[in-house]
Amino acid sequence: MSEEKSLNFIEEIIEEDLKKGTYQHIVTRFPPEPNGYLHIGHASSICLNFGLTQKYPGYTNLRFDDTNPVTEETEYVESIKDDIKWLGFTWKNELYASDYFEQLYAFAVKLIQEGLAYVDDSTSEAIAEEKGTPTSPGKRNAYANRSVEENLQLFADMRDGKYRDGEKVLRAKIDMESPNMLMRDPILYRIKHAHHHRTGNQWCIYPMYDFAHGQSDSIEHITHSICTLEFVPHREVYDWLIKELEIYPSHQYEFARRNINYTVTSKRKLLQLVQEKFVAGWDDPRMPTISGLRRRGFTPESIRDFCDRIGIAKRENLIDVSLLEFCVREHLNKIAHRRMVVFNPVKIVIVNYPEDQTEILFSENNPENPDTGSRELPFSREILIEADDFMENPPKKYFRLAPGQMVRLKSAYIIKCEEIVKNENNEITAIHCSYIPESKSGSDNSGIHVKGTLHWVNAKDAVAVEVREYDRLFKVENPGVEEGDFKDYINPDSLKIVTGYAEPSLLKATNNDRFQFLRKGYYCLDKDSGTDKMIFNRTVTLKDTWAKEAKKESK
RNA sequence: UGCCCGAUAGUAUAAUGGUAGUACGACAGAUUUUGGUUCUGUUUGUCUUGGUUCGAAUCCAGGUCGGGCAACCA
Repeated sequence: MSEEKSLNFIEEIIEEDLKKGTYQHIVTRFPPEPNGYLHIGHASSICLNFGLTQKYPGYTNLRFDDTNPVTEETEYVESIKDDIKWLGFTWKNELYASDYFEQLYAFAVKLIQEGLAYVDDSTSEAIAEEKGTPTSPGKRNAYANRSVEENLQLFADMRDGKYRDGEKVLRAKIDMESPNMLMRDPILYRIKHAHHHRTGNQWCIYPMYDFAHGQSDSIEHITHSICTLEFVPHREVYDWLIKELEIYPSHQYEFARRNINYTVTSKRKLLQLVQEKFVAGWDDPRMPTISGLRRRGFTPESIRDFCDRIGIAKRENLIDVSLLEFCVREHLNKIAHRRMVVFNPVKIVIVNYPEDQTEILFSENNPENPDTGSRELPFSREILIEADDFMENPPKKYFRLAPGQMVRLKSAYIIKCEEIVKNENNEITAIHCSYIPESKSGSDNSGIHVKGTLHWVNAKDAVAVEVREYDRLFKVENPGVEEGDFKDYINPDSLKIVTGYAEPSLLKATNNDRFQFLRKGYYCLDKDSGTDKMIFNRTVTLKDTWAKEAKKESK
């Protein structure tokens, strides 16, 4: 049915490996450090890693890269698991780099025995100094000449807590003159007398990324270890360690991190936004975190579709957030039930409608899917419409209500504007209209055709709700690369709180419902809602071609 | 004055020596009881200079531009 989608470069590598018989099945892993919440960039990596093993035989592990006890917390572990599950993926094994601490220690001992690692007593300043610069080679110090026996003893003492933080490190003995800075005798272990979220106080030495990641991959027999481009220079260390340790040869492949405009996706920056209260928390609906997007009303389907559409490659990128918006609109259009909510009301009095009468009308829940049925709408003499939907002196091509003009009220009647009622300040207080009884939706035999259809609510039954309208968090496309502090570019108007007047059926809304407020956008109930007050988040607006047209006119 | 990546419409991504395509956007039109949706059409691109070749986005060489590398972070 659908024609074959072309492969990305990693899929090509995998198909080649499978064809050659290098592997019968593949193993990938998603390796977050539990030091923050997952964001949309991680979603890309999750979709890639888990997607690969859905497409090809194999499985994906979830492995927490928890080798730095001072930044990591169990709270983050839980949120990460929740987010992956919510996105719709299932891992084969839940693993932790900290599970391998004993094994990793044994690897280090082996390296020492081979004469490929040594304990260095230098200060971090001295080590940095001796490392040289990208353009000049480094110089090995005298500690590198220690005997195997001495190194073994010293390393054991490090583990036993005989030294303070920073007193000693274990280094690999590779090549201080390598053009690759990372190969200049990289640090393998450092001393940290700190509490670890899983191993507690069992350890006071912790492996560095370079000594933990590749080795963990190897222990798990990861076939394709996929990471982002900034790790390219680490690959040489990764391969060196696997070779010298003579362990399972996992391979690292790198792709470009996905960046999205008008936001930041760096855990450090996101943490600042939270800590300095620029947002209400990690799950603030303006945040690009998975939990923020979830609260905002995004669906897992739409996020997966987005990741799919942007694909993966090796060049830098800045993806337009409008593509994400397109994806969520497309999905929500199919599943969201329609409701009518008036935000900035003006009262309509239907002068020829009986004063004490209320009739029940019906409106479809979703025209895209007739199976979803319809809901009841009370209708009577006084209703509310959007103030924007009326103009005393309308421009050309204005299809809404204006003096003498006719419009249809969605799922109700055609009305005609007869008279504007104003107060002493010349403000409109009500609009008097007449209605055409024969034009009732579903049984219209009036023969009248109008251009405009408006949403409305019955004044008597309207329910006031709070609506939170979100805009982009930053004023500039790429706040991360702008001069100065990225927080200087925060959009002060990223949250607007307004009151909406909703049709009564919205009272039945629950947390998992998604709604389209007719002619407005997509909304969902926020967790801050209480029994006394309903709060809705605007996920995204509807496309508004009239707004664009009107803007053009005014120029 | 090093090493390593990368460069295809506005954005993202294909074409793997043989017609530069797709999606989003933009523009125009049709449909529509949402100025939504849907449908149709149009628009715009291979960083540069050479070379190899019947033929180059693709291979080679030089250049330009962008990014990364000198945490006891990951």
